[in-house]
Amino acid sequence: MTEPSPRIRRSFFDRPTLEVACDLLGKRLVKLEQAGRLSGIINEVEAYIGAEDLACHARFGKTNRNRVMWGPPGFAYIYFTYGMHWLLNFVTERDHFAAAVLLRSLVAEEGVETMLQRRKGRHKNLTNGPAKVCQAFGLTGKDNALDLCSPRSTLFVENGIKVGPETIKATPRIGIDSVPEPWKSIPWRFTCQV
DNA sequence: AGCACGATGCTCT
DNA sequence: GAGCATCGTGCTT
Repeated sequence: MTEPSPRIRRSFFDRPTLEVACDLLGKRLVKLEQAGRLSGIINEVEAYIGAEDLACHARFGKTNRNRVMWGPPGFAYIYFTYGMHWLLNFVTERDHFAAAVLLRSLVAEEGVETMLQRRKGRHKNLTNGPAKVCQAFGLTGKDNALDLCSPRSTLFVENGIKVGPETIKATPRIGIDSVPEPWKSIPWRFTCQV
C-alpha cells in the first residue's frame, strides 16, 4: 500500500478566501468510507466572503443555519437548499469572520462505482455541480461542521495535481440573480482545466 | 446548445 | 409567505 497523502492543514484555510478558493483548484477532496476511498480533483469553486457580501449567507448575521461559517477555518459548512439539495463549503479565515468556499465541481477519481450508484448511473454528469458532488460523496446535514483538518477526520483535502495559474478563470457566481450589484457580478467563481 | 419549468422543504424577514 | 449558492426533463433552435 502507498502512504496516504497528508491532509491539508488548517493554516491553508486560515487565509484570505479568494486565495484559498484559487488554491483549492487541483486539490483532491477525499472521503473515507467502509467500502473504501472516494476522491476527486476540484475544478470549480466559489468564494462567499463576510456579512458585506450580499450573496453570502452571512448577510443576515449569525443564524443557526450558518453558524459554522462564523467559526474557525478548516471545517465543512454543509447546508440544505431548494427543498432537496445539500451543498458543501470549506470554512475560511479567522474565527468569528464568516467566509467559505463553495465546492461546485470535481473530477471523480476513486470510488466511482459507489458514486454511480448514488447518482443513479448518471456517469455523464457525475460530479459537475455542487449538489451532485454531495450526492455522489453521500454528504448531508449530518456531516455539517465536520473538522476537515483533524487527523481522525473521514473527510478532508489532499494535494492533487498542479494547475497552471494561466488556466484559472474568474467569472461571476452562479445562481444569485436576485442579489444586488456589485455582488451579483463580482468574479468570485473560479474554474480550471482538470 | 439553450431555455423553461417543476420538484420540494427549510430558512429568515 | 417568499425565496432559495440546484437538478433533471422536455421542448425549442
